[in-house]
Amino acid sequence: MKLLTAYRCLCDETRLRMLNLLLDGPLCVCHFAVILEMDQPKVSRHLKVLKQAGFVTTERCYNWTICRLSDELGPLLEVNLKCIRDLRNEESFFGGDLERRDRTVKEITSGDCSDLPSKIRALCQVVC
Amino acid sequence: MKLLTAYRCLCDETRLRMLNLLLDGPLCVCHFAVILEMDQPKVSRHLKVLKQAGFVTTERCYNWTICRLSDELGPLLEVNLKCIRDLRNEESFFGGDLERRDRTVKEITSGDCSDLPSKIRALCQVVC
DNA sequence: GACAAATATACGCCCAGGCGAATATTCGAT
DNA sequence: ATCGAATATTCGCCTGGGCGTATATTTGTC
Repeated sequence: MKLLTAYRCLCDETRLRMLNLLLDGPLCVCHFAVILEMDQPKVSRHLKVLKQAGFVTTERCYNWTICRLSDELGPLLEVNLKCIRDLRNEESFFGGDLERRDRTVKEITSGDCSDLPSKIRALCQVVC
Repeated sequence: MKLLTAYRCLCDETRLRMLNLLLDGPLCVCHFAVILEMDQPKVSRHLKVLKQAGFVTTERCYNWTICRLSDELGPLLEVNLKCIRDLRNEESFFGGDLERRDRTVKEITSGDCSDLPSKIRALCQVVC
């Protein structure tokens, strides 16, 4: 079942975009929603598929869910993540995602976080 | 469009089985039908997808269509063919295919071909 | 506990794509 | 031209999976 679950996971545009974003570092669900310009339930649903296929692990921090690429990807997943990165600039549907990612992350870091609990500030450092 | 077409092609069990068989050498449509134990229109339909994704090329010889892996696979396709081969023994749905392939090819070569035109005999050498 | 923010799930709807069956097409032999 | 074998295509049906919407759940603060 490994091959089919991996490929079934990879044959969706939204999930490819999410993996492409995660190649540059962790993100939480609400960031995905902003960057991908789609509503949050959609992001959550695709995230679930990415987790079940073994691409992504999540960690709950405050009430945010931090997503990162799994550190125990098998050869199949690892190789295909490399493919995504290599073809990053040849796929039109990735267009603008990385720029929006940078802008969104910048907004998080530049904002005044002094009134936020320490956990959130720690989270900012994780994400950024 | 390269990533999506490739993964959409790979996320079907029948097409994975066909690619796995082609890793051991060319086959024609009627052989696929026997080995995979499915009817010929189904094989033809999946073959079409494999061709459009760039995995397979076909060559018409006599009234047989010889299928082989493309010799100009890009990195994406090549890498995933390697994955299929590496996971060949861990996927249950491949079970028996290679054995049936050997048996089918053996029947072709062992049969008396003396009454067939020279093109078919040449074809036997290609396939076997 | 009450509330708000972030996230996850449930529900119906709809469409892409796989299927079997029937038919069309190609190709060589006669 | 006609036939038969191999292959390709078409058709209608049906299921899986993505979608938007609404709702439930989690989490921390007050």
